[in-house]
Amino acid sequence: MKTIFHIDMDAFFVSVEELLDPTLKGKPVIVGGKGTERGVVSAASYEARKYGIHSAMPLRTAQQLCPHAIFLDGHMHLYKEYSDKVEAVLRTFSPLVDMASIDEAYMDMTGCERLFGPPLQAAHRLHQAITDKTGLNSSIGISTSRLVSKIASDQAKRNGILWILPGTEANWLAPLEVKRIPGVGKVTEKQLATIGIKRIGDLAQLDEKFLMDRFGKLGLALSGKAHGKDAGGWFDTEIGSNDDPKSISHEHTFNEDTSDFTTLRATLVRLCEKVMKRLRDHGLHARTTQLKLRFEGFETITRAKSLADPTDIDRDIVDAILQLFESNYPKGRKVRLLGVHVGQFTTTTPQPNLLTGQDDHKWRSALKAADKLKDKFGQDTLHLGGALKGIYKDRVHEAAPKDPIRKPKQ
DNA sequence: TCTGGGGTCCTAGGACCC
DNA sequence: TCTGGGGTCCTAGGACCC
Repeated sequence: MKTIFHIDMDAFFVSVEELLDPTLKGKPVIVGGKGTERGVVSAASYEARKYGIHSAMPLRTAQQLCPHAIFLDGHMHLYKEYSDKVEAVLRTFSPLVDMASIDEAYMDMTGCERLFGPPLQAAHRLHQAITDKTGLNSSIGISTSRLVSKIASDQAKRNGILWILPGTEANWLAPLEVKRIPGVGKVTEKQLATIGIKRIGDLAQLDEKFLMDRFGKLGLALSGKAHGKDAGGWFDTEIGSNDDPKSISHEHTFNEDTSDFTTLRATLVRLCEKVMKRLRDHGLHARTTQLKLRFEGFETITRAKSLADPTDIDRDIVDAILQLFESNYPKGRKVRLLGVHVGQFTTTTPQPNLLTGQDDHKWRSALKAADKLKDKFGQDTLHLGGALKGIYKDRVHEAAPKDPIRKPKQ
């Protein structure tokens, strides 16, 4: 029998902002951008939530609901620092830690009784340690599975601890709405509602085979989850086996839709550079690359291409992406968003290309030097020559200083 | 109320091979 | 000549999470 903790930071981004500026406390604060901009709410203070504001809501909507709210751009690097601090505290309690996102983690606390006492006592000590070391509030769920602990930490909000005793999981879950189950969103919730399933208890009554026939793999997982088990998907994976990413991507939404070819090309090059820098930081090579185009009106397409050999060199991906772009972009059509995505990773060093006789070695050492500069002075330090003209143009003609992709580093 | 950015996983069709 | 069935890779799209 395992003892799993799920730790979830309370209003994380907003709470970090309050540490920086204590006068924000008790006020309606929204992190995500200005209330007049394109974008959505990343985090809302509890005061702001009283107005019906929640994460993923368009900023413009939030501003209508609460015109006097304080809108902040946010400081991602700072949130990451605090996230690392939290992780460090967790690791003083158990080596088996999975950061599931920037503000939540799973811990395997099985067998830690001798060190920290029974689960509830250990949780209180952990909770206090997080507050002492970071000044931040959190909520903790405890149970025998990741799934139940996750739902429990949600019910424990805010700044609380909830322990679901072994053997009582299904009973405790039964009265909760199905949308409490991670993986059940709007669509699945609606589909379940059409067959009269509203609560987790209703789901638990259903035959596993029935759910499987109706919802495929998702149905099978749902059946297990309704009984409090880590059934299928990543819930089933061991805590502490956090490996390399499976994909890396960057995308950019323009503050105003544009059909300017130079701007579009330059943006793509810069997105490629950011993606490849991170790929090299992980020591990985990518085999597939994908272009994402979102047009005026939100219609979105993706176009992918698999390369003959995995690569970690900017030029290879830039070539592929620009080729995809030029053969799929209807000239003149207004673009809302561009995205670059790489996947199918390998860690092996690719063979030198004997057929074309090209020597990647020079490129690689040049990129290495460039990466070092970027680490020191920021991503905007260096760009492929071809992008420069476009970036320059972009800066001169568009007077939107907030576009994060061309926001100069301080 | 006009919809960010970074991810994961699943499905489904077509190509291609045996 | 009017057509099987499996396996795998590739691609496009979508649900979902924070």
